[in-house]
Parts: sequence; structure tokens; C-alpha cells
Amino acid sequence: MGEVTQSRRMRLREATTAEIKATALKHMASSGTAAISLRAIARDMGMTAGAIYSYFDTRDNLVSVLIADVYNALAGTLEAARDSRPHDDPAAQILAYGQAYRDWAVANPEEFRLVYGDPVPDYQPPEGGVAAEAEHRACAVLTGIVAAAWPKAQHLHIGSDHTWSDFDPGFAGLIRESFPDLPPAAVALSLRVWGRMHGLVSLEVYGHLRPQVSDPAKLYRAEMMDLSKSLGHVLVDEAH
Amino acid sequence: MGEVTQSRRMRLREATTAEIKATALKHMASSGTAAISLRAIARDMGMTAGAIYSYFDTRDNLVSVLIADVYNALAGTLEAARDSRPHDDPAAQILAYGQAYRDWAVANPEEFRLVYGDPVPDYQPPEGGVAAEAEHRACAVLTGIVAAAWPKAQHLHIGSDHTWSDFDPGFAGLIRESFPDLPPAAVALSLRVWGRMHGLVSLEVYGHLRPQVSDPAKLYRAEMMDLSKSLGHVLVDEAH
DNA sequence: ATCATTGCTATACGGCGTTCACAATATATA
DNA sequence: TATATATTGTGAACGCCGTATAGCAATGAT
Repeated sequence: MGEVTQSRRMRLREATTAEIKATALKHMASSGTAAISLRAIARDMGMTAGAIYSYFDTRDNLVSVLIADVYNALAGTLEAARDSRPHDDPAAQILAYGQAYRDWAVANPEEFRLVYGDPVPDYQPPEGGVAAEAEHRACAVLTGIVAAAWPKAQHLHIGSDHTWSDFDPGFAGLIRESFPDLPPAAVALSLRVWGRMHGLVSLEVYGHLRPQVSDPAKLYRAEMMDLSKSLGHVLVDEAH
Repeated sequence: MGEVTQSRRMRLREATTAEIKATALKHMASSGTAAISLRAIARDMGMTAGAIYSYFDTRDNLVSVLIADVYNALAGTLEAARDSRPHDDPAAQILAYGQAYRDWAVANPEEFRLVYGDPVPDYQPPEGGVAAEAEHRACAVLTGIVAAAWPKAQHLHIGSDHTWSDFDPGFAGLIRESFPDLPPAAVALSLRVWGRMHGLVSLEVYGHLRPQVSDPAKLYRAEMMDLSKSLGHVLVDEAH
């Protein structure tokens, strides 16, 4: 990232790589993730399909890079949403995060499908995950907010019997490094919060809400209010 | 459904239709939704790809029928789960429903993707929806349970300002027909409950939970307990 | 000025959905 | 029973797709 572009060749190479990715995203945004075809991209760029193999080993490879890029953009959006609220007001931060999550998904449905759905026909994700870094970023933001809210929230979750062994060791290690005093119940809560946001959003993006609901944003706002209550915060409707 | 099979031709036709669908589902279960290819199905059946066009106008048509079948199977499972608990115990019913939802998804991940994700490369759902009936069945079950729980749950949702205009008119009409006294806030709640179940399940099915969580079932159970609390029910851990 | 590397084209292979002309078969009719 | 009709299948073709390989042109380094 941000490496010094040395030779002219390098510069051209990066420019073409960027153009390929941009063209792929353009096709995806206008015609769906299934429209990411090497031939179509090359055609659009005035090239032959084979030429792309100088830049990406395979189509799946290109898709993997796109997923990572898009996921990182989402993570950036979510971090910005968190930072748009005072750092000592986790309730406001969680609402901002939730709104940003849905707003982004609704504004970029194909990007959402790329990251959270079946990316593309026949695509097989590589071994060690594709966007582990971005996924960790997005997750860390949420955990951080929940950690800040935990003092006031924990009394609502006294029944939970989570242990660190419920989580992936590596993941648990990272969390405990960043938040040494956070109990496993809080980590579980943050993942459940994620699930709660994801549920309505993915139903909406995949068209399972529209047939019944005319105002999904309102439904989502209600859910976010309820969610913030479960983080121990009582607040009047200040959103919208 | 259940029509009298008259001629021998009709019988053969229905048998072949069923075999096509079964083969498609078999391929899907073993190789993913993208593996639903007319050529592969025909090859497996000892036929030519073109022959399938005597039974289905197009591949998308076949996929639509599969979606409807699978969705109806899911709806049946959910109805059975509800009926496995006393009809005067909505808390138990909602837990059973939620468990059945996840169990089904985890046991049939490709079916889940077919119904709730991008079904298949390039697939475009037809105009009036594909499985409106099944979707309505599944939704009605949930609404029924929430309706039964509403007397004890409503005090937790006094702040909500939902109106019937927040919903699709046709959908609202059907609901008000079945549950004349149910306020719109309860309908919103039932859709939010759906979203809450769907969130963790779809994250898990699409592989976004495994990297962090070693025991998704436990996380989901915790979420279901919390959910049943928001339906106004206090209960000890009787599940599992 | 020479030579290796790189970026690209051209071509080919197999797979896909779909269409069409045609043969074989089963049904319905006279 | 003999004939006409509808249905179900084949096989070849079209235009897509991802991918692999060979060769050509231009660029960069020596």
C-alpha cells in the first residue's frame, strides 16, 4: 500500500491493474456480481481476455482482490461512522455504526453481495481467507464499542456462560490483547450485535423484506434502538 | 398438488420432472448452487440437455421451481417445529422455531443459499416473486407466535411508532385478516425477530463466523435466549 | 546495439444455456 | 385397425464463458 512507484513500467502496470479492478467493479455495480467476466472486462478496455492474466493469475484471484478491496472500503466507512460520534458515547457510536452498515449495503448492494454472499459463479475462496484483515478491522470496531459499553451493559447479560474456548484461539488472543479486561461474554455480545445488524440488512438486500415492508429503514431503526437498549442505554429517539 | 395422474404419459412426465428436480438438488447439495447445469443434469440422467426443455422453459424456470420446493420444505419444517411445543407457550415455540431455522440452514447450507442468497449464476427471479406462498407461510408462523406472545411482550415495545402504512398493503391486509387485534408494532416485531434469527445464521452459512467462533450453536442459543426475553418471557436455560 | 522481459494478440479447448430441424414414439381419431 | 397428431427425445449449431499456449512487438537494461 502506498509503495513508491519506481519505474515507468511499474507505473503503467499499476494503472492497468487499477483499471481492471475499476472496470470489474463497474460491471458488477451495473449488472451484478455474475457480470464479472474477464472477457467482458477486457472487451471494455479494448483488450483481449488473455491479457488480464498478466495481472491476475486467474479470475478467482481477481475476485479475491476485489473482495479485499471492497471489504476494506466498508471497514473504513464503519470506522469513520464510529469516529463521527464522541468516543465516550458508545450508544451513539453503535447507532452510527449500524446506520452506516445498512446505508452502505443499500447504496452498494452488489458490493454487499460480493463480500457477504456467494461472490461470483464457481468462485472458491483461497485457503486462509480472502479479507481476513478487513474482516478483523470491522469486527474490532464493533468489539471496541461494545467494550466501551460493557460497564453499563454487563448487568443485562449475567446469565451468559461463555468461555474463551467458545472462540477461535487466534481471534481470542487478539481480542484479549486489545481489551485485557473484557470477559468472553462481551465478545459474544459483540458478535451477536453484528448478527443483529446483518440479519435485517441481508434480508433487505436480497429482496426478502420489500414484499412485506414498505419502509425497511424504519424497521431497521427500531431494531437498532432495541439493540442499543440491550447495551444498557436508555435514550430518546434522537436518530433520523 | 396431488392431482389425479390420468394417462400413462402424464405419469411418465411427472416422474421425469421429479427426476430432473431431484438430480438438480443432488448436484446442488454436493457441488453448490452453481453446479445446477442443464447439461450436467441431463448427462447424469442419460439424456441430452435439450430434452429438459420439454419440461422447463428455461434454466431459470427450473431454478424458480426448485426455490419454491425448497422454501416450502423449510416452511413445513418451521411449522412442525412450532407444533412441537404447546400452543399456549409462545416462548417455547419461538425457541423451537429459531432452533429449527438454524438447524435446517446448517444441515442444508446449499438449500439455504438457494433460497436466501444469490440462487445461481445469472439467475433473474420472475416478476411476481418465486415462492411468495412459502415465504408467506414461514412469515405467518412467526407472526402467529409473536401474536400469542404479544400480551406479555407489548410493554417492552411501547416506544414504537409503527403504522400499517409501514407495510405492504397486501401483506398488511392478510395479517389483519388473520390477527384482527394485532397492532402494527407487533408485526414489526415479528419481522425483526426474523431478522435476528437470519443474521447469525446467514453469517455462519456464508463462513463469516467460523473464523472467529468455534461454537456458533452456543452463540446462537444465547441470542435466542435474549430474543425470547424481548418477547416478555423470563425463563431458565431449558434448551439444549 | 543486443537481448531478455513484458504486454499483448491469436487461437484453441471444453463447458455452458439455448435453439432448431428431425426422428421416434405414444396417444387420439376416423 | 389405420391414420393423423402431439410429445419426447437426439444431434448439431451459435455465442457466451474461463483458461492455456504460442508468438509478436515494444520496452528496459546491459
